[in-house]
Amino acid sequence: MNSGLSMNSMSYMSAPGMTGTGHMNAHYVNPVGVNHSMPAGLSHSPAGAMVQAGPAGISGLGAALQPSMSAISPPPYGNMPVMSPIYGQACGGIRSREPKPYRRSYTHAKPPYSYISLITMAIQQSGCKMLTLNEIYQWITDLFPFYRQNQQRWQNSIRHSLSFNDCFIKVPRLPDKPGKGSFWALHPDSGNMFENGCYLRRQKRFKTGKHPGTGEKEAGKSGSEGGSVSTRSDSPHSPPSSSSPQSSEVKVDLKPHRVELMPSSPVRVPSPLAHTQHLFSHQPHPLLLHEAAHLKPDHYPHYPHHYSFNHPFSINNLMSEPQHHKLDYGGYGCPVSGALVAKTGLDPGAHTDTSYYRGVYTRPIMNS
DNA sequence: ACGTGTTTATAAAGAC
DNA sequence: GTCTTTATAAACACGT
Repeated sequence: MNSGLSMNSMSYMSAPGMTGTGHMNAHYVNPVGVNHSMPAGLSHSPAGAMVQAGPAGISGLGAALQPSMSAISPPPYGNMPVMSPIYGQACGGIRSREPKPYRRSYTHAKPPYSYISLITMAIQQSGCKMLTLNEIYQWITDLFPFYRQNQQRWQNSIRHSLSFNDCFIKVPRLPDKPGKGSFWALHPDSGNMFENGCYLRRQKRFKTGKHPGTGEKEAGKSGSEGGSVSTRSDSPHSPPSSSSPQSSEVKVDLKPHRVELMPSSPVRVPSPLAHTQHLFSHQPHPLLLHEAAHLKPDHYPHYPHHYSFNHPFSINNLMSEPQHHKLDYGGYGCPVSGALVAKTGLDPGAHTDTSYYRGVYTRPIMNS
């Protein structure tokens, strides 16, 4: 496998669309006029401040990233732009980018990432490590022009991926924070899905422990098996163990990938997740600082966020900002998005293209 | 009405 | 060749 490695040689790295400098110095623009309106959740987020922190926002973002993300190993595909704080309204990010004219006319080929990896990247780059569906859409469209087309098609796939894959967990909004849709986060134990560097296809699909016997897809996530990556025991083709009725006593939906936060009531922490608590202890997730206020972290101490894979091709590294670690991919330098620049006014050079895709690339190994 | 979320089905490609 | 993973489509339910 390691097909991912071969992606390093993807031609798009040196695609024509790339600026000579190999940096993200093209104005990022939103050709489709991505609606930057703030998703509901954000509006009440106190954080405008946080994002406004401009520079802080950047560094803050870095801080928000896993240590490993800042650590750095060269991103395989050129640096992926780091998500601007504007994403992740949950954290109070503000999204207000002035639309700039789209200047590129190059063809937008499909990025070499699976929807799952795109979702993972989006979530991981959000300060709170959780995004709403709409934010995920926006992150993707902002970064990959390709996805500015046929939105109905891929968005349906995104929704399907979120629901279907156990690696994504749904975090409900709090009553006092109305808005459409829940937040989506990564399952705490799904962190190494792309450890092998292949973003198109995981080695194994992350599956929460499922209890065949009980039919409970998840409670299983429990403990020991929690986060276990199992070869599909419940592939879409194989009959699900059954839709198990939720235990009436628990406040946490133990279904495979859904975590229900019941703000007002204590939740029973699924053991599988519980064992990850220590992770939170030494690196409080932004969510805990911001959204947390609403989500009551106390009730959800195990919130996902510890993706500490340092593999050179790990998704984290792919998203790492490190200009100083930039390799000669001839490509994307600073990941700091133009969006951020626009938003914070930090515009480093007035030439920042958040869009990863600035040229045509050919798919690596996996030819389609 | 529309967005979101779930589920089922099918096809294709990748991995073993 | 078989199994797994991903992509896509579509139907449906539900909430805003």
